[in-house]
Amino acid sequence: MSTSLGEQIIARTMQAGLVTDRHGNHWQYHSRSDHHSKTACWAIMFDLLRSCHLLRKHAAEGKIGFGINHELRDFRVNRKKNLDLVVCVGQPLNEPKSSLAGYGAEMGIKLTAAEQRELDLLPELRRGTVSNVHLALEAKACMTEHGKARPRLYDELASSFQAIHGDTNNAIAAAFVMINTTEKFASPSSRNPGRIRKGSLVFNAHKQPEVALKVLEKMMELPRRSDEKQAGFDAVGISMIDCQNDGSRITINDAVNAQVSPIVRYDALIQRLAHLYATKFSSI
DNA sequence: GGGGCTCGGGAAATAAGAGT
DNA sequence: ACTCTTATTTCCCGAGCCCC
Repeated sequence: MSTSLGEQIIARTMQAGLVTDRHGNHWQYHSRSDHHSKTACWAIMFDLLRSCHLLRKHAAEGKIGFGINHELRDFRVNRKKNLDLVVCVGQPLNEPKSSLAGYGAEMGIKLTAAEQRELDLLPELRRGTVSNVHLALEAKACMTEHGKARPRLYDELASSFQAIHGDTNNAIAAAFVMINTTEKFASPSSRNPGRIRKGSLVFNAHKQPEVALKVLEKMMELPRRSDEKQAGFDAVGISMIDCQNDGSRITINDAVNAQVSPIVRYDALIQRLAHLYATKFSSI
């Protein structure tokens, strides 16, 4: 199997600026939209299918489905929580736009010709109905105001692995966090209200790479577990991304990514999830 | 002035209502 | 019954504000 493609797909798709606000402005990233997290989930699901033979087998046999914004119920505290991405057992929905490929097209996911060919060769994975969860992933982004976002990011992620394990004991719990590494960022809404005129964007300044690394540091404090008896995430992935949100190029920041611990890089997230899936669900 | 708590803006999703 | 419009709900995360 080749190396992962997801980060490039995320950057390329976001760069297209597919979010339109109520003033008619097009944004590459908008905090009030969930397009970026859906894009990330799609890319991760694609990479997982590419990387895990058992997942492909289960998909081909129609044993599993995927879900985006899937509701989980934590029985211990009886609260519900929506997870960004889940892989679950169950009846696939039989709708035209319900395959991973169809969903990606609908979302405007930007693939290269080579990636599209790979997607075409994969077995069809369909959106599934609510059922036994095998794997659940929560995706978060931190694009600006890094310092202020840290406590909230941490709390939201910490509550999500609890919800995953509260719903299904042996489900794989994962987190993916995108952190912006540019020194300026055009923030939609209050900092840039109304219709944007050309050249009139207001930018937030970031002290980089310090602020991005501070968020990384906080994310490294998230509980991670190596076996089911412990509490924590089974896998965490962090991607450093360059996004000024002004229409300019969006890229993966390899220099800052190199400062991320190898165990939480995007590639490691995929590898770890693929491995966990293969070992945990070999007998279904 | 740096760090962190928390409120609420606003897009998307969903539900409800209205018209054909 | 089906489509189109409008109201309601959900939920993500930016940033105001308070504290040290």
